[in-house]
Amino acid sequence: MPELPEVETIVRELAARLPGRRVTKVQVFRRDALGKATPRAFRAGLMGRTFAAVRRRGKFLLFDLIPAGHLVAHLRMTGKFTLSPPLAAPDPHHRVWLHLDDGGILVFQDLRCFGTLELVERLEECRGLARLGTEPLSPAFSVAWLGERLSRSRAPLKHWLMDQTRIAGLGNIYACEILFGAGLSPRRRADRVTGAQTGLLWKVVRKVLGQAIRKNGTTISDFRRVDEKRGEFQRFLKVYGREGEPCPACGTAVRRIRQQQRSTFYCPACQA
DNA sequence: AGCGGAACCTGTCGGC
DNA sequence: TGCCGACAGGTTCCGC
Repeated sequence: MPELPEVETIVRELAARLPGRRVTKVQVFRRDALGKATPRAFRAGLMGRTFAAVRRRGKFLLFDLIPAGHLVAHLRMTGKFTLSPPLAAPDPHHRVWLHLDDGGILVFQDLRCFGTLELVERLEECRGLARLGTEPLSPAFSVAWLGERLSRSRAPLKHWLMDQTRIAGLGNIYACEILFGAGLSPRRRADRVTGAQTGLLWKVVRKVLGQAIRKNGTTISDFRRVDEKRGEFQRFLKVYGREGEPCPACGTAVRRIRQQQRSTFYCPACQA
């Protein structure tokens, strides 16, 4: 479900409301979300701690705690965080409730139970985080960096863009949209992207992510913001989910293929 | 290095 | 109506 722009949207909304709130009670309705940790250890680690900040790294949400520790969350396909007034009973997909000292509840819900919540004392302990590559909106993501890394891989571009160890945060939707914007085939080998194309690809990565963040992400089926509102970027998708529809640039029917078990949408005329 | 396949789990949708 | 397969915004692990 959520890629970088959706996670960024959630993080900004939580960052506006969560810092300063203290955890007064922890309820775990389904322990899958906690990985190998026991609900007891999870509860003990969170009780009485105060949220200092909420940040994003790739598709991970990082909640910094006072006096120490971090809650590291990944929404995977269907995870959601919402801030709710007191509730009588959990909804069927609610997995964890963190009761706050203002009476509200930070709700973690996840239909498919792929999402994870991990409590660590130091961020270095988190394996998923350690593997992440460059943040595409940071200064470290430069045309030179991109060109150098592309030249070392023979992977198809779609696969290359979605590999979190290279660029952190792109998923299926934005990889498709970025390749369309750059006029590059999803099957093009990374090391066969020219210098000029690398410059354009770099620009498009930042442009597409920036626009998507401004539109509060993409809601295809069930992504929701902290207040349950939807993102708006789906109205601006050019190829994703549009198999058979005319390409907005040339009118050719958008095609769908499978790559790495995932659907890829592209215009066979505009993308080479 | 890179690919295909399966697994994690639940729900929806389209076809017959 | 009912069943069945395909598919879903992600990641990881295994074998070739």
